[in-house]
Amino acid sequence: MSTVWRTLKVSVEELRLETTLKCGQSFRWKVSGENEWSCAFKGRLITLRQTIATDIDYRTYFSPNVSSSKINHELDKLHEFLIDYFQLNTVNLRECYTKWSKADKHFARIALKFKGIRILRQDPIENLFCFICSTNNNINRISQMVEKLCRQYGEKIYTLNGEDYFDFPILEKLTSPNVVDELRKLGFGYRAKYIAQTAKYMCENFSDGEVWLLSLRNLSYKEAHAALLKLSGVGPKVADCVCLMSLDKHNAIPVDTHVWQIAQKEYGFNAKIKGASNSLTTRNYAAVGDHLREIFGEYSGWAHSVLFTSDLRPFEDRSTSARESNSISSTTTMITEKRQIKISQEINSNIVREKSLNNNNNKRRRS
DNA sequence: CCTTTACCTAAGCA
DNA sequence: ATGCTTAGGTAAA
Repeated sequence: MSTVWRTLKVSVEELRLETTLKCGQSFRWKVSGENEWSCAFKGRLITLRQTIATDIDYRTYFSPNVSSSKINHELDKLHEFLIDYFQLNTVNLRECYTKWSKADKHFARIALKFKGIRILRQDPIENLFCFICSTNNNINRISQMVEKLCRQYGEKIYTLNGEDYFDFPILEKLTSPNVVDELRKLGFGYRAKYIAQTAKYMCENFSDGEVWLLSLRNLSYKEAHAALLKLSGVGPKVADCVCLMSLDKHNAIPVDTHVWQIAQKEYGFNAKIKGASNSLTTRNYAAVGDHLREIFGEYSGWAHSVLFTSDLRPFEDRSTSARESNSISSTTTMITEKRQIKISQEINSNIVREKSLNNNNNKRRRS
């Protein structure tokens, strides 16, 4: 194995990996080291790290006999991929945060604690099937299910530190007649059927299902959303996730239980004030989306994602003492996660120093 | 339109 | 320990 780090030259304000990779947009990035995440895409394992407040490094892995020109070429391609994946040339997040903070008090209140949360530009196939898995489910189990899906039907790409990394499977693999049974055995529950039916539908109705899905990028938000609703296991919320996270519909707003809670708590969507019923009906779903689009404008889906993340349990604004009393966890992965969050909080408040990464300073920090 | 119910499963909690 | 609830919803009635 030979590998070198390159730099992406992006500040934490533009992109903070800890939240962006782990806030439930993508379910395949794994913690592979201190402040470091890895994931396989299209035949290549990618590792990212965010060590100090100023930049992000990336690397990938080659067999020993690969020429340096080939390595350079691949790294150039990887750089392009990352720029596209994080939409770094398209969206200036700092400007967005400024605008959104002016437009909305609640956003302004959480903005400083949740900097650098970007919407990824994901592969639509991966995005679609992951969110079919997401229904009535939690992020932890979704990630486990996606891992199983990749292990079962995806190509093994690389082994890093004893951990195997798989590509997301190609669509054809999911059309095999025994997919339902296999996924059932793997614990997918009723989602097994949705996955099989959607894969089948896409392959039977279009000459190339993947190309068809990708082509929805060229349609309007409304058209793309309507097209997705025909897929089995895809309702309004999942369709909006796919629109926002892989089809370039920047003002698509998935209204899930979290967003509905936020809408009731922060934006007056409760039965008494707005005459809304207190459940997430079709009408309320549309009303919340319209309301947030009204406030945040062109990239309202991105703003929504910051609101959503601020409401997630692992990122909640809990006090240090609450967090520590909670950290009697026994598994190493959980300790890694918590350590990750702590380090990221330091990065986020710009107080990080090389030495503070290496000690176990538990002092209270304020931002 | 709105409301209700069933649907798989595993982790968290009492 | 066994039972109950919850977790990024969707489909059918």
